[in-house]
Amino acid sequence: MKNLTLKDIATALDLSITTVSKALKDYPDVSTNTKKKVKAYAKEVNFTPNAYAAYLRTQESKMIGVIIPQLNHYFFSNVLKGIMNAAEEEGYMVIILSSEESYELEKKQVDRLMKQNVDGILMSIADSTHDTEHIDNISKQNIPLVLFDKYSKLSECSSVIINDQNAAFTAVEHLIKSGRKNIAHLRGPLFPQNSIDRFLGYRKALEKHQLPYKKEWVFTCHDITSDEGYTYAKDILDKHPEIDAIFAVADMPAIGAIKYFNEQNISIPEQIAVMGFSNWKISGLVTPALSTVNQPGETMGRKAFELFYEELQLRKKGEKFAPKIIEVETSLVVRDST
Amino acid sequence: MKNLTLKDIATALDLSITTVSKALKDYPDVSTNTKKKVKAYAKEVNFTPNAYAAYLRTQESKMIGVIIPQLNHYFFSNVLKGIMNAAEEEGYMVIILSSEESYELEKKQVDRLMKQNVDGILMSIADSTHDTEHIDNISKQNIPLVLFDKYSKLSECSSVIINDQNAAFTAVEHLIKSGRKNIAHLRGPLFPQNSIDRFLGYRKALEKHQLPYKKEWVFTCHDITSDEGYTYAKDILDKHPEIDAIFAVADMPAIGAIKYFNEQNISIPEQIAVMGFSNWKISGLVTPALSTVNQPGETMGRKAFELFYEELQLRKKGEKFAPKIIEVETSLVVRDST
DNA sequence: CTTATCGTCGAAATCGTTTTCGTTAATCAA
DNA sequence: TTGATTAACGAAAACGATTTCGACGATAAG
Repeated sequence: MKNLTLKDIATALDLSITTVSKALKDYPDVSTNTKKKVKAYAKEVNFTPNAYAAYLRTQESKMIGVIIPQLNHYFFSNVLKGIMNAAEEEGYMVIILSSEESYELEKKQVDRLMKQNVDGILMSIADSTHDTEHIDNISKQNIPLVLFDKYSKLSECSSVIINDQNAAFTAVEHLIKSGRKNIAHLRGPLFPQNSIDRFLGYRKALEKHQLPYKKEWVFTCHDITSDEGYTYAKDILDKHPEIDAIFAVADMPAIGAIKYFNEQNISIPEQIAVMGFSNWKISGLVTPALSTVNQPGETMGRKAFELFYEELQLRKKGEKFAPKIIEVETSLVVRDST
Repeated sequence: MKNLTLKDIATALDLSITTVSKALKDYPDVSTNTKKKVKAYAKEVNFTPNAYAAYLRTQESKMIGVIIPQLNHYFFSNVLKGIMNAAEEEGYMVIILSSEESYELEKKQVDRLMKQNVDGILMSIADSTHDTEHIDNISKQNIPLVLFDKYSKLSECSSVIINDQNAAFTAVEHLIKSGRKNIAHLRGPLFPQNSIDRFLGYRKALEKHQLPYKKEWVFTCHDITSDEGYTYAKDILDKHPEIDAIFAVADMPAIGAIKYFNEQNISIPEQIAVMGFSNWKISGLVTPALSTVNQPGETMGRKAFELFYEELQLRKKGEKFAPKIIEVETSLVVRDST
């Protein structure tokens, strides 16, 4: 009961392997009649050509590799969903690897994917990644590469991103418009572009509305965890009681802050408003429900695959491909915490 | 700059392809000297044999397939982590597919993996799966199969599970010991074994402590969502005000219930206690923090891979393999909601 | 000196597909 | 009738690694 081969079909229909192969791929030098017969039989016995054998000739593995910084992560899981659905539609298998936010591991995973001869790599850069040599190597090896969410301004490749700066700006402006004047920012780590951009959006909003920017109101979350948010909330309450709103780089720190305020019986949003970023499922479930910026992960994943596929088709035709940057729309989700 | 082949090494060292291949695999009929030379050179140029070509001869793809019911799911993400880490250590690549809790899709994904010639399949059965023909087919095709978490009592294959009945029993007993007498159960769907077992554990605990079991205190969550928990919490408050504790089949419904109670200013755990199941990260972040049963996903994933690997080794030796069932330990996590 | 043994190595077949390049027979134009 | 064209099919050579089976020279045994 093992898998059938072209040979099996050939002997069954008294044809050559060549003809069977060509019939299945609609070559013009096979009669319509034989094509019909072959296709019907192939369908009947549920034949699929052996992917590994095919690779050997075509050098196409029909596999793509995806590297994300964290596996257990609402946003990235959504991106994966988008990638996997789009990939399946085009007959691609997906190999998922995680860099665990580690630069070293990220390099290793890139290497594993190249050794596996994937047809393309989609990845989101780890927070700790500070140089892009391993990434540029991918392009040098002539493998299509698409970055998403965490991208690099240095690398010449397609990317699917959101406009972090604008999104952050809108979020902070919403806080301002609801009367907040002393807005703190729980920012992300220093390397990632999106963490930088969200910080810049925060500053821009303050600037536009002539609110003071104070260094000591910016707290850096290195791991973007709820624990960090919890700790900084305590700091804020203890040392900066004048703060009346928090804009966090992500939902997790925001939720950690909410947890601390709840424990201290600080009323949200009356005494202090909290704004997250990403719209994780959990943000609708905490009390009070968290206002945040919706980041459409699934769409981003699908677009990323499409960019890869587009590039691959052009390469096959021998045409040049100019890297594209796709910006996906975000939206403000106002709930009870602001 | 494409990938090197055995041939490249052979010509570089003035040896035959055969000798190079054998040297790398430590065949006894290659001199220690040549082995050293070949290995050194292979390392220098960072050579890895082409996996697809190797497959053609050995029929081993060095890939395993994993099917989970949901991608965006804290517990399953943890399982994946365990699987992927263990797989990497043995040089295996992992192809992850999701059944989206759909029986039809599950069948399709099994088919995709078999066509891909994976060396083994690890899977968790979808809630809607009601027959196991597609699963039994895997074993019939002689592909090692390991089930985890959602398993089937009908299929003859290895499984990694927890003792759902005992775990549920302990959780409910904890509610009873803290003085609760009218305990409701938000149960899971009807097919999955673990949903059944948790329900049985609930009943057993009531029985042991001579508390009445009431049908109308059991509510079925078909999709195991927070929305269902939210809705049932309203039902409970409106129609069964005597209920003083809820044991939910999973964390999500429990959190939905907490949300509703918070909105209604029902104090937890004073007026009503809430117990979840699984220990998702979120359960420590809601207010009040949710008591729950810890389900060690990563360990389960690792064990699942190990079972697969064990079976594969025995099969290669031509020995028989008797399916094993591994039970992983759970633990009660008491927080503020009980 | 002949035969057997051993230690090293390679030629070649194989896995299943793809694709180039013939080959054959039938058809057409002249 | 002859030569050229076309339609339909197959033989065979890749792809890259693995593995069986010899081959060869050198040594040991008789």
